[in-house]
Amino acid sequence: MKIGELATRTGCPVETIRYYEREGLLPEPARSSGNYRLYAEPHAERLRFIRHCRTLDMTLEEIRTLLDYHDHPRQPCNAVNGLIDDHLAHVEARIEQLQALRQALATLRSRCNGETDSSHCGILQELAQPEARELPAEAGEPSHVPGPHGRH
Amino acid sequence: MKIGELATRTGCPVETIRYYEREGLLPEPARSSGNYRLYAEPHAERLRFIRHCRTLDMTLEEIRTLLDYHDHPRQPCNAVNGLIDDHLAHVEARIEQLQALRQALATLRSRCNGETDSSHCGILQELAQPEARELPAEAGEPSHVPGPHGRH
DNA sequence: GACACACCCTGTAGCCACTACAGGGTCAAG
DNA sequence: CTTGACCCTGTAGTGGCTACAGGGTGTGTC
Repeated sequence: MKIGELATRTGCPVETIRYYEREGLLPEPARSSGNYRLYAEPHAERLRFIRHCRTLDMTLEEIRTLLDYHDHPRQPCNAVNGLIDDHLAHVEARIEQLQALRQALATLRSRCNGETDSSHCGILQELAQPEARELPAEAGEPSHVPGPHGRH
Repeated sequence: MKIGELATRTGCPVETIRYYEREGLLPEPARSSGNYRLYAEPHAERLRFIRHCRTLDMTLEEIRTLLDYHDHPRQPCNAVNGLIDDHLAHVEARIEQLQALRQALATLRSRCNGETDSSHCGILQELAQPEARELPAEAGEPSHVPGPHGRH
C-alpha cells in the first residue's frame, strides 16, 4: 500500500508518517519503481502503536523506548511499567498544576464585571501586581506535560 | 538599572527579557554609553505583568492583547473578561482531557505486573491495538492547552 | 498523444516560548 | 594590565508536527 492509503487507514497524516520515518520510529519501507513508499501490514501495526502512544501524550523518546522493548523482547518488562508509571505521574502533576491555574484564573475573573472602563479594570490591575502566591511556583522537577495551549 | 538587575528583580531570565523586547511586548529601553540596556520602574512593572500572565499560561498573543487594553484604556473592558473566560475554558478543557488520559494510562498500567517477559507484556500488547475508544477522539475545536510535557 | 488531476517525492521553513551558544565588547576592582 | 562579571548581537536548537515549493508518477479521458 502507498503512503496515502496507510494514512487513511491509520488516521495519521502523510507528512507525519514521513516525519516518523525520518525520526527512526518507522523503518524505511520498500519502494516502487516510481520511488513511492510501499507499506505492508507490519508498518500499519507499528504506526498504530505509535499513534496510540501519542494519544496518551507520550513523547517520541518514550515511544522509542517502548518500541525498543517491543522489538527486542527480553528480561521481565519492569522498565515498561516504570515508563508508564513515570508518565502517569507527569500527567497527574500537570492536572494538579492546571487545577491551581483554574482557581487562579477564576479568582482573577471575579475582579471585574466588564462594565467599568479598562483603566479601572480590576483584572488588569491585579495582573500588574508582583504576582501573588496564587500559584506555588512550580517547585521540584519539571512536569514535562504541556500547559493549556497544545495540540492545535 | 541594567538587564541583569531587572532579571533578578523580576525572576525572569535575561535572555527572555531580550526575547520579549524582540517580540514587541517590552518597549526598547534607553541605552548607556556602552550600549547597555537601561531600565526604569515602568519596565519592571510591565515585565511583571507579562510574567504574571505567563504563570497563568496565557500565550504571548493573549498577553499582547491585554497589554494593548492596558496601554489604551477605553470603552468598557468586556474584551478583557472575554479573553480570561476563553482562557479559563481552555484550561478546563485541558484538565478534562488529562483526566481521561490518566484513566487510560491507569487501565493500561493494570495490564502487566512487570514479571512477565516483554514479549508477553500486556501493556505492549494493548498499545499495538488499533486504539480503543478509551479517549473520546478530541472532538471540536483544539484546546490550545499543552499536554503533559511542557514547561521544562 | 495530450492533457488533467490525484497522488507521490525531497527539502526547507514555520509554529511557540523560550534556551543556549559563539564571538565579541564594557567596566570596575585588584 | 589583567581578571572576571556582566553586557551585546546573531544564530541555532527544542518537540512534534505542519505547510509549502518545486518537481515526478500514474491513471483516466478526450
